[in-house]
Amino acid sequence: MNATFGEYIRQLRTDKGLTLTELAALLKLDSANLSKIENGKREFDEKRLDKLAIAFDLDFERLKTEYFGDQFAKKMYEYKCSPETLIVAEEKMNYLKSINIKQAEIKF
Amino acid sequence: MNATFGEYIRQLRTDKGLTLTELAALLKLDSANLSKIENGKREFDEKRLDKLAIAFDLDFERLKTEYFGDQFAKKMYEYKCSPETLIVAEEKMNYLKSINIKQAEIKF
DNA sequence: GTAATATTGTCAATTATTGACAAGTTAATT
DNA sequence: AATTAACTTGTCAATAATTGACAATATTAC
Repeated sequence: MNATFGEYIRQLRTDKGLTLTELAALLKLDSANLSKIENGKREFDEKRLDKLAIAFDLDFERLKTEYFGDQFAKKMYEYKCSPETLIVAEEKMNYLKSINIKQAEIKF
Repeated sequence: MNATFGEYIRQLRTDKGLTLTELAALLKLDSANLSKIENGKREFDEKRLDKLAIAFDLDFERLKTEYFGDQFAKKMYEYKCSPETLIVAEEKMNYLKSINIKQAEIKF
C-alpha cells in the first residue's frame, strides 16, 4: 500500500462496487466533493475517519496511520522537505512524550 | 536538538541577548505573539522562516527540517498516531515523487 | 441516444488563523 | 518598595482557509 489517501478511498469504494453517491451518503458528504477528494483536489476531513472505518470495516488505527502519513507526505512534497524531517519528527514526538510524563509526575 | 520549535527560537534569541521586542521586529511580528509562539501557544508562520534564518544566520533547509518535524510531531502527539505513521509518510512521499517523474516523462 | 456516474467550477457560509492592543505578571535595578 | 524593562495572557476584529452545496459539464455503459 502506498497510494495517496484519495486513491486508497477510490480503491476501497470501487472494490465494493459503490458509487460516489452511495459512499458519499455513508460519509455524510456531497458526492461532488468526494470525487474531488478521491482525485486529490480536496482534503478528506479527519472527523470522518470513523465513518470511513465503519463503511469498509477497517481498523481505525491503521486508517489513521494512512491518513496522517498521507498528510505528512503531501506537506513534505509541497515544501521539498528532506527525508531527515521524519527523523526529526520522531525525535520531537519522543520529546513531547517525555515532557508530558514529567508534567504528570509534577502534578501528582 | 530535540526541543519544540518554540523552545528552539527562545534558545536562539536568548543566546543572542535579544528581547522579544527586538526579535519580533526582525520577524515583522507583534512581541506578544512571539511570546505565545515561544511558549507553544501559537504557531510560527512558515512564511517567516526565511526571516528567522537571516536573523540567526541559519541554514534554511535545516530550519525547514526543524519546523516541519515539529509540526508533524505535534500532530502525531495530538492524535496519538503510531510511529508507523512516519514510515507510511516516507513511502507515500516516494510514491508522490515517482508519480511526478512519470507525469514529467509523459509530458515531454 | 440516454441514463447513470463522475468531474469541475463557483460561491456563500462556516471555521481557523492572524494582527493588534490592552491589561496583567514577573524580574531586575536602584 | 517604587520604577522600569521584559514577558505573558486575554480578547477580538480582520483576514484567510476550508467546507457544503449545487449547477453545469464531461465521461462511461448500455
